[in-house]
Amino acid sequence: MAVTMREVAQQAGVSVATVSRVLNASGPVGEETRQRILETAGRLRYVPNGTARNLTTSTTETVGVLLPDLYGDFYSEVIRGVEGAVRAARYHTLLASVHDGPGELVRGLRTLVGRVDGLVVMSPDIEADVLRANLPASLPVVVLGGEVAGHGSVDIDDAAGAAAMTRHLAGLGHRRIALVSGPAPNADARARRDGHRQALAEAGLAPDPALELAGDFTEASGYAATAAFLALSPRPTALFAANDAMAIGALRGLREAGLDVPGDVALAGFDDVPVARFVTPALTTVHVPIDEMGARAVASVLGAVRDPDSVPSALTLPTRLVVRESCGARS
Amino acid sequence: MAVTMREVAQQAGVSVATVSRVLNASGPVGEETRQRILETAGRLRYVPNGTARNLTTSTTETVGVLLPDLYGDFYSEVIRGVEGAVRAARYHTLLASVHDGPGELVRGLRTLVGRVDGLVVMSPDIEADVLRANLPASLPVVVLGGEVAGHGSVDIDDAAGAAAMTRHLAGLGHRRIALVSGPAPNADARARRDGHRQALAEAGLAPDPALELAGDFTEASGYAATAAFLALSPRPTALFAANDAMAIGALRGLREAGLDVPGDVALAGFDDVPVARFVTPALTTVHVPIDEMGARAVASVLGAVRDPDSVPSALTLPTRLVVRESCGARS
DNA sequence: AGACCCGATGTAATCGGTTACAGTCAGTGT
DNA sequence: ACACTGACTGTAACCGATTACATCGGGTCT
Repeated sequence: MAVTMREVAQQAGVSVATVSRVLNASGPVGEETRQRILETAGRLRYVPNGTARNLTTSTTETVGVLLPDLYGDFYSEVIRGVEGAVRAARYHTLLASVHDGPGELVRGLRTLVGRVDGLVVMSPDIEADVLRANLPASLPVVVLGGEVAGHGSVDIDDAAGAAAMTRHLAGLGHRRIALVSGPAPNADARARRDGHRQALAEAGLAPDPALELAGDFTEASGYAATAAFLALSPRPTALFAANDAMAIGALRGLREAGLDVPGDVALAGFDDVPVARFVTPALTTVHVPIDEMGARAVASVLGAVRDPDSVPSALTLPTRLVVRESCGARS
Repeated sequence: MAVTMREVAQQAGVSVATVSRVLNASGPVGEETRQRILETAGRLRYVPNGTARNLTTSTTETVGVLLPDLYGDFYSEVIRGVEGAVRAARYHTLLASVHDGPGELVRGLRTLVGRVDGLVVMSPDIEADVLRANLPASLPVVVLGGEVAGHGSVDIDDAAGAAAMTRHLAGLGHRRIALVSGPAPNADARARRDGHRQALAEAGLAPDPALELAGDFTEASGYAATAAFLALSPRPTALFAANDAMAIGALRGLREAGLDVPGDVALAGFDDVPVARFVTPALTTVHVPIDEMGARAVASVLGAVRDPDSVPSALTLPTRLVVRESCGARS
């Protein structure tokens, strides 16, 4: 249907090889011929077919990104980081997203194979076997937020970030610090909880299971957790939500209960999503360099693309404590 | 490098055609042979090459998205809308972003050609010729936020939205309403300004050029505009920023000048970005269904993919006034 | 003058699949 | 016994590019 190189060649009275040479400046061509071909291509509105080019050159100049779901600031941010790095390398981005279910992951992987030179995969629970079975061994893969044997990975130091926050709260004098944790199966949620516990121990505060409230990373669950929080006796003076969404939900819950933040309760989150600085009081949180994760993952993938023998690296990015108003440190 | 179908065929002692038939269930194959091929493919970790399949079937099941830049809530939101719709149709998304410069746009377009079945293009100023010259005539294209002859488009009704807001402010009793407008060349910015002017006229208020402050859609320019705003005499009682980013900048500026919002000045924005509901006071704004734009654009593209003879449609989505606290309507 | 080099161009193989067409073979109806 | 049918499988063309190799002609060097 679309115009092909063959048609251009015929119209210009030359062979396809010559046309190709002109278009890619890949060989000597007489100036007159060159002009004629260019003119013909323009007239016929010829645009080379990317797929065909990919096939012959067996390179796509594309990095595939597989994400579990596209909703939430988190994934937008990842995409931004990835796209920036990809574009800087003059590559392209092929995006695929999958929701729950093992079949979905496989489907997502397979649609990417052959169409990308490397892959950035982010999925709450990826197993090495699934990757192995559905990807050619030669395809560089970097896993985001988790480690998988044999592949590169970029992760954040959840435990250290959570520990820093808990240490900060303890340093402000809080002795009863409640935690709204994330969904149990989630690796990030577990690491944050562990970091929190460890910091408590270091501060000489006995971790108390009663102070660990259940949450699932949604704003609604943060709001719901305030009920449990208020039922605690004596009431903790600080509430640490394992992510910002839950912290914002909790903020609403606390406010509705007539409590002042940070006056009555110090509140902290985790992630530093964009809205964190805009809520009132501005949320003290742990900054997670999400876009940088994406960028690093891309760098790692492209490194492997260029040098297939390079050893996949496992990177752990540090987080940063962001003290704003909700914890009362500056009020 | 990767395992090909040919190798699987050899190992299984059959022809490539049979392998293809098994993998796609596209023809009768003996049960015993079938199992043998499946086993062999699994053992060799064969995964079909997407590019090659695309080439022969001349269909990619992919929708390309061309965006001007990936920063800002706006584009994230577009991507979300697009991805959701694309996934629902069991298609894939190929993302390309371009920054300024005509060469960039052309580059972006060309990387997509042949690799997608349809295209959603969003760029502040696209010209019909550029699209025509760099895309095969047969490729369905839908333009986002602007109209281009011969292509489908999805746009929002900027003028009506701005008019609604200005009408709302006038209805609250404001007689001097300042506008921080967007960059002059931007079509959205112009439409919003025009809607504003028209609503003023309808309300019997003479549009006053002195009340139109320059901005460029950035938060910084909104902040900067407050200086000009404060210099107006008599000071207007309402400030309408042509987008939320500028409104938030202005909010900061007004607060620093010791003015209360909405007590001293009613403030309104446009876009309803996610943070709009979280700033204090919550921002009154015009909701723009960004993700829906993306979804509609995809629907339009896929419609054209399925029926190449369908007439491209020009869709204009309505906006919705969102009254929160910053305009004083509810205080 | 003959060997040689180089620029300009064409021929054809190739990438990894899909698929139209053709062939084989066993079973069936007459 | 013969033509026919249909399930099963293979051969080879094709998708639209890239590119190794071959060809050809004129200019240069000795």
